[in-house]
Amino acid sequence: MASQQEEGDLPQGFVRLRDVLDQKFVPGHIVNVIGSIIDTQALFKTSKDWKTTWSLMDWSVEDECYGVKLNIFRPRETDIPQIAYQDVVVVHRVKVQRYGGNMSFITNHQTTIRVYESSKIPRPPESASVALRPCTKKDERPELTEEIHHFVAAFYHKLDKTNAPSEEVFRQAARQSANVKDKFSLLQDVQAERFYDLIVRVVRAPHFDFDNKATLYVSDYTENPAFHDHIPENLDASQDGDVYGYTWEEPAPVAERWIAPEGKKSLQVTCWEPHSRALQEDVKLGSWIGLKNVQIRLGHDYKYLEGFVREDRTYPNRINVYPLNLDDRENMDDRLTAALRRQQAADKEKKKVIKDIKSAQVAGQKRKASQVQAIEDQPALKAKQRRAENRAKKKEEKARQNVVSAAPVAPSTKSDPPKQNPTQDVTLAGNRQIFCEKSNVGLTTIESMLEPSFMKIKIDADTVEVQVPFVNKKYLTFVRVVDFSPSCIEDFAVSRKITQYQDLSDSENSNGSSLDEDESSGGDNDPTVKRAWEWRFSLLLEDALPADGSSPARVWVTVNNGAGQCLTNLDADDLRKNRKCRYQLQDIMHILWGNLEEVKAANGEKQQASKQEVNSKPGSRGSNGNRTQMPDLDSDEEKEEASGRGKESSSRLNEIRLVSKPFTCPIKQYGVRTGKKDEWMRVFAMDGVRIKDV
DNA sequence: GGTTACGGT
Repeated sequence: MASQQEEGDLPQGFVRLRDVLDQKFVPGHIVNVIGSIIDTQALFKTSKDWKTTWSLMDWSVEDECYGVKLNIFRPRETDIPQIAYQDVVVVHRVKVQRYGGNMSFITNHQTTIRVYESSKIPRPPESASVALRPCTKKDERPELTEEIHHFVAAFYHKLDKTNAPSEEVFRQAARQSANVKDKFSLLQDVQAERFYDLIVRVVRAPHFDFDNKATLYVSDYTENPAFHDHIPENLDASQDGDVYGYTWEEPAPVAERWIAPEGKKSLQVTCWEPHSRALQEDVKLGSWIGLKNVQIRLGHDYKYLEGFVREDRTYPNRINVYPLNLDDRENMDDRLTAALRRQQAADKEKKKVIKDIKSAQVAGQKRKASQVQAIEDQPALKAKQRRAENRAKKKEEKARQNVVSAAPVAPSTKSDPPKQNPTQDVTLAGNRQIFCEKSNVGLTTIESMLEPSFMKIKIDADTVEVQVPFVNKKYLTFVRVVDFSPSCIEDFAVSRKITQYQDLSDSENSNGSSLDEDESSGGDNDPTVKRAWEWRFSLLLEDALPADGSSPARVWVTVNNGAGQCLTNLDADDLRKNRKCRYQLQDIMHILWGNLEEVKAANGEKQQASKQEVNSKPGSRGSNGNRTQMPDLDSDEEKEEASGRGKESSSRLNEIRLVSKPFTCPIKQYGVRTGKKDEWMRVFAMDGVRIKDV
C-alpha cells in the first residue's frame, strides 16, 4: 500500500509512470509527469526538428531499469534543456503515445520542461527551487509551485536508485548514442549479414503461420541484383485503370496477390513475434511501412537475399515494424517521399507500356487492312516460284542463324535515346532474356494473324478480293508459350540417316517430311549408320494481351532446325543419349515457358500427348484432335478450333497456374502442299527468337 | 539508439 500513499504524495495533476506503462491513458492523452533522468540519447537533428530522448524513473517504476521514454522535439537546438545524470524533470502537458510497442511520451507545442540539477537538490524538507536550471525555451512560462519544489526534494532523495544505471553507464550510453549510425538503406544497397532500417511498400500481403510468424514481400522500387526476379503475370492492356497495374485473367485471392514491380526489386521478409503482431494489426497489401534492424541474409536456397526481423533479446517488447502515414505530405520523411516518387515513376512507366501495347494493337489492325493491298504484287498463281524464293530465303536464314545471334529489340543501355517503336517498350514489359531479330514489321496479335488471308486480283478494271490459302508474311507478336509438342522433350530433336537423305530434295525440304521418325524403318539402332539430328517441335503460343474481355487466341507454330538452333543456341542431338544436351534444352526452354512443364505434368497431359506425337507429321492431327503442326486450309475452322482448344486447355491448366514471361516473337506465315494436287495449307513458324541464358 | 540475430518454408 506504499504506492497508494506515494500516489497521494504527487503534486496535484501529475500522474504515475506506472499508470502510463499500464496503459491507463490512451495514446494522445495529455498528462503532467515528474521523473528522474536515468538515460539519455544524444541530441540530433531530424529532417525538421532537433530531437533528444530521456528515460524517466519515478517511485512507481523504480524496480525496473528502463523507465519511460520522453521524446523531445524542438525546432532549435537551444530549446532543449541541458541535463546531467539523475536530474529531476517536471513536464507539463506532454502527450502519451505508443511507439515501437512501448508506451512513451512525446512533446508538443504546449509542453513545458523544467529541470532540477540533481547534485544541487537539497534534502527535504528544503525547497528544490535552488537546483532549478534556467529556462531554455524563451516562451516557456515557469509553472512551478512551492508544492512542486518541496516534492522534488523529497522525491529525489527518497527514490531508490539501485536499479537505475550507474553514472558511468549513463555517460557511456549518452556518448554511444552520439555516434548515430544511420542504418537506413535502399534495398539496392543492402548486403548479406548486415542490419538495416528500411522504408518499403508491402507488395505481397503478410502470410501468417501457426506460430504467428509472418512472411511478406516488400519493395522500395530500387533494384538489387541479389534479389529474386519478379515476373508479373499476364500484363493486361485492358486493365490499365487497375490500381495494382498487373492483373490476372481471374483475380487472384488477396493473399496471393502481388503488386510488386517487375524485376529484382522485391525482398522477402520474415517477421517473428512481437513484430508480426504489428503487421497483423496495421499492415495491408500496398501499405508503406518502416522496418527497423532488418537482418539481411541469403535465403534457404542460398540464391537470393531475404530479410529477417527477429525478436530483440535485450528489449523483447520492441517492435521494429511500424506503419507509415502518407497523409501528411508536409512533414513526411524525405526518404519516404523519394520512395513514393519512385513508385509513381514505376506506375507511370507501366501505364505507358500498356498504352503503347494498346496503340500497337490498333496500329496492327490498320496495318493488316493495308497489307491486303500489298499482296496485289504477289500473283496468286506463281506459288511455285514463291516457294522457291522462300526456300532460298530459308537457307539464307539458316546460315545466318548459325553464325549471328538475334539482335535484341530492347534497348541495351539506359543511355540509349528514347525509342518510339512500340515493340521496344513491349519488350521491356516482357521477358528480358528473350531477344528477337530486328524487325520493321509492326506488332500484331495472334488473333488478327489467324484471320483469313486475302489478296486483291485485278480482273479488267475491277479489283476483286479473293480469299487465298496462305500468304507469305512476317508478323511480330507478343505472346507466351502455353503448350508444346511433342510432349516428351526428348522428342524435340529428330534424326535421319545421313546417307539416305544427304541431299534433301526440294519437295522433301519444303514440307519437312524427309525426316525419319519411324523406328521400324531401320538404321536407328544400327551403329554403322550415321544419323543427323535436327530440331523439330511445335509451340502453342497465346496472345499475352488479349483484347478486352476475350480469351486469348492461340496458334501452334513450328520450330524448324534453324529456328531451334537460333532459339536454344544448341545443336540438335539424340536427347535420349545425350543427357547433357537434354538438360541444357530443358534449362533454356524453362526461361521461355516458365513452369509449363510442371503445369503439363501436373495436369496429366503427358499420357494424352505421347500418342499424339507419333502422328505428328506436318499437317496431321494428334489422336486427341489437336493440331500438332499445321493448320488447315479453312481458316475459319482453324480459328474456331484454336480458341476452342484454348478454353479447354486453360481450364485444365488451372490446377497449377502457368507462370511465364511473355516475349516478343516474330512469326512467319507460309504455305505447304497438302499432298493433294494444287492444294495448300498455311503454316506458322517461329523464327528469329533467341533465348539468352545469362 | 547500440548491439546483434535463434525460431521456419
